[in-house]
Amino acid sequence: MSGPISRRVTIKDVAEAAGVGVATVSRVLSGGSASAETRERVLAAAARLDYRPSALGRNLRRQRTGGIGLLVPDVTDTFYARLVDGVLSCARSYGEPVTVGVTGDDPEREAELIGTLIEHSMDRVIAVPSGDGETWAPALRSGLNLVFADRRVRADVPSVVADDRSGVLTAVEYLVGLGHRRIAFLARHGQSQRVAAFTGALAALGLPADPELVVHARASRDSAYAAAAGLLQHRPDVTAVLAGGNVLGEAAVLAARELDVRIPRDVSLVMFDDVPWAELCSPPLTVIAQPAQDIGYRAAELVFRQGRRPPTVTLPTELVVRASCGPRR
Amino acid sequence: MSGPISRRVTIKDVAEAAGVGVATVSRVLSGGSASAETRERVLAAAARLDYRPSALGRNLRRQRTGGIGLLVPDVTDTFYARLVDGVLSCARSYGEPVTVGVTGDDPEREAELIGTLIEHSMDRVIAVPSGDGETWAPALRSGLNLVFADRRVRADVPSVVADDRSGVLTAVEYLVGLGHRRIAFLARHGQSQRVAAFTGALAALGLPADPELVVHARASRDSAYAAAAGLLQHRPDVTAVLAGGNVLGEAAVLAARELDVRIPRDVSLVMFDDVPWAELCSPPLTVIAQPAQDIGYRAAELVFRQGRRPPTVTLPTELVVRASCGPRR
DNA sequence: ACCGCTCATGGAAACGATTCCAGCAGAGTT
DNA sequence: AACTCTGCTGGAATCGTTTCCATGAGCGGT
Repeated sequence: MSGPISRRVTIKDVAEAAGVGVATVSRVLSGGSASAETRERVLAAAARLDYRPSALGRNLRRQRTGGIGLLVPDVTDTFYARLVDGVLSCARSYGEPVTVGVTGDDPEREAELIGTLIEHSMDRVIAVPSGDGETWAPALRSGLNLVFADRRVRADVPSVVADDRSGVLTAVEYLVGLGHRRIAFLARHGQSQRVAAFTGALAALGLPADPELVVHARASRDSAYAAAAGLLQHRPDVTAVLAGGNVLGEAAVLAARELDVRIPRDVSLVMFDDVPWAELCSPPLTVIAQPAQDIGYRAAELVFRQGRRPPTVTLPTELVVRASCGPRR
Repeated sequence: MSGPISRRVTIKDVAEAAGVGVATVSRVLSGGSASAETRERVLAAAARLDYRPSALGRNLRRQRTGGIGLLVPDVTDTFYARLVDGVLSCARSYGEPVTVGVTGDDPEREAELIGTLIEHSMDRVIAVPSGDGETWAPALRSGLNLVFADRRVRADVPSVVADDRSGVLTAVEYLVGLGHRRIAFLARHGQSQRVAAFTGALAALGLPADPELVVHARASRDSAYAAAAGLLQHRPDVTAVLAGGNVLGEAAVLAARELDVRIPRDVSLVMFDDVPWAELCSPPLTVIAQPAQDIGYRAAELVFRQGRRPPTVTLPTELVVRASCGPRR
């Protein structure tokens, strides 16, 4: 056959082989009008040469990269991994490649990645925003087609999020129904939505608000553990804990075990996000399931169909009762 | 300031603003030679206009996309998620974007993705290959710079893998030391390396080979569960199970629970891959830890430094003993 | 028979960068 | 003083595609 490394087959080669002009080849291949005979000749030539149009040339001309950019805090976190999977599976049906970046929940790193994105003329981006969304202002001004997932931090950007309010409310109602009065919320920094939902739920159910019962941690496992251990140690009066995410839940289980606090005898635990290990855990964890994959998929749909877009899509959550909650001790 | 959507700033604008030619701007920005005064003028103009070179233009000219492609079977699997994280973190230090694709362990889907990759002129690719590697032949011929991770299926492609042989051997030795004689291996299709290591280890330790004791499953959770349940049900004589991956291990735990087989009383379990939930599981799982993130990182290093490359990098595994193994019942 | 309309077609411009090449100025050498 | 050498500089070609526009053929209507 050909040598070990062969020059790329270009549209010019196809045109020559088919005995037509390059313009005609381009038209045929992108579904423009052409006579049946010409079309056949071009198609045959393209197939014979195994021609693949260069995305580079096309994108330069079209002034946009087909693919989409995806920024998440951490692919290692099962929740975001599923979100990524959702985006990928939607993008696949459009045949578009997805460029993934990890922000580590750090606005500075996020800004850096945004820079790379626009350098590559990515005009479609899905992101789990890290900070207050201010980082995105310049990109937005340059006409970027952006969708936020999981968090809603700007009113001018369409967002796909889980229904935090109802999720938190259901969980708190459930715990209150079991007799709990002092319920703590283990939150990651930036989960203002959920914190607000939490204090709102407490108020709605006539429980006293104690600002010290919402504990904040950074996104890392270490920080989560420290927060959970601190809470469990210094507030023996809390009888139930709501963890704002799966790493926080994991940390709570680990800390409880270390401090010899029994779940659910000593303290009840509800965790945000249903991950596979929630069922394997001892005890199996009661969770607020979020449609992580769906969030990604819907966000991708939004970014593709860029017609008039609803400002926010809210997806339902579901309380999955297992064995990590008991009556107030 | 400017309007809501502003035209992109090109090298031509910078040249004009600095009163020099485009060639000079390009040289200054890519570190070529220029007089100190010119350099300063150009840099100032570029900064003032907030100029960012278009990767599209550059790549078209250079005939290659800077970024790297990454193909994994499933981002939802913690092991691959960590591998992806490793690649991403290495790529970040080079400032290169990473395009991720999910193959679902399906050679056909893989071939499709390879097509997309070369369409986008990605000349650097890291992949966890799905089939026998035959899919890659055409891409390789076109001069693709490819590195395999986690699996080694072609001798002509540099690969980064965990030390399966020693990992399996250590685990089998450990189980045999506990008195086990009938040990089964739950394998995913395509894990021929590990299966070979397993039968090799049995032979080395003088145990009889029973081909029915290696059970195969596809990559899905359902298939894994079916395989695990089948094994546990039909072979009550096996006293220990080695699971070839974390989804297989998860399936084994679930199936055992369902069938009321106690771990480790009735059957001992060792799982490949140390995932966060292994410790949270009941009982905590003894695992063969693989340096997933490192595998990704090293693979990325290899694909960047494309100097003379060692054919295979083998990374060590470690047996982490927890509580899922006991003496033979 | 002529006009005008539609339609297929190919040449050429454009996208934004890199890089070859030639020109030119200034310094150093004989 | 002429010549060479070095080093900076800008014009122009190039990468592979899409798309604008002009051309020409075919054809139906009056």
